[in-house]
Amino acid sequence: MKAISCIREEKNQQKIDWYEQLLKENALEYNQLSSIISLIGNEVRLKLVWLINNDQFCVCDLADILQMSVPAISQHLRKLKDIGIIDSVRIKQTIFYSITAQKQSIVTHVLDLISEKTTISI
Amino acid sequence: MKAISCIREEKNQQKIDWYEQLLKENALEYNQLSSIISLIGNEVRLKLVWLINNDQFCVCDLADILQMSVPAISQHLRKLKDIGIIDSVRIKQTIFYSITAQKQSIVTHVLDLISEKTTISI
DNA sequence: TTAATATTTAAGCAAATACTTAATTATCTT
DNA sequence: AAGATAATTAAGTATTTGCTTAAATATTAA
Repeated sequence: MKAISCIREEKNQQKIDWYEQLLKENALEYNQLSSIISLIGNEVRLKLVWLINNDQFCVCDLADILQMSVPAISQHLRKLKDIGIIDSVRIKQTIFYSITAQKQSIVTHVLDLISEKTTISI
Repeated sequence: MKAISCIREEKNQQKIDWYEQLLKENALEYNQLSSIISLIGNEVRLKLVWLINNDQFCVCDLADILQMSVPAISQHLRKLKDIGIIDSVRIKQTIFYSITAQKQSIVTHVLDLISEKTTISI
């Protein structure tokens, strides 16, 4: 789909090339960040991340809290784990989840938006 | 899917009820925030929001920059507009987009994550 | 080792998503 | 009014997503 879409007088090809270049330089960042954001953007996973960030739960706790099936929750947790947002530790038969140190920062930033929701307009 | 999923000794029903209640009290916030986050979480729309936050573009500019078709971009812009993230103004035949004042805060917060990407680990 | 519990994984399916191409709308210029 | 340009909207389709149910895995305890 290589353009030819703009033929207007005011078209600023230099500006277009500049921004195209800028985005390409940060292609990896946009790709990774959008993966994480879209993953957290799911309402169920947003709640899961908030819960796990606040306390320690097993899958069945989370299923009870969100009133969803255990496999459904487990599959959401898998996605969060695959992308490195959460980690798990087994204690006997029970597996508990936590936010990884690596992703704690972005998680905190995103969750801050929830508390801001009461003060700023989202 | 109303539970019966936890039958373990350690199950803390009070804790489960507490968090279930907390989430229900903020149901609207989670719903709205996840809508916005998942929308921005799309890689193309993340770039569009970043671009529009930085400069003034028409649809064909954006299509050129992202090397996508004009209708594809237009449909992304529609979604961003529907949820109130961007607004548009027509100047002659050309329509320009901008971040709405109402959503500027959340947009800034999300875009900050991109710049942090270079300093913190996302 | 056998039964029970906690969790995950797999298979299947309905709904949502993001493109494509074609048609439509709106504006400008002559 | 007619032709050209900018953008949107619509219809169609392939892919992705998020659940369901059923089966598999792992651990514990008798």
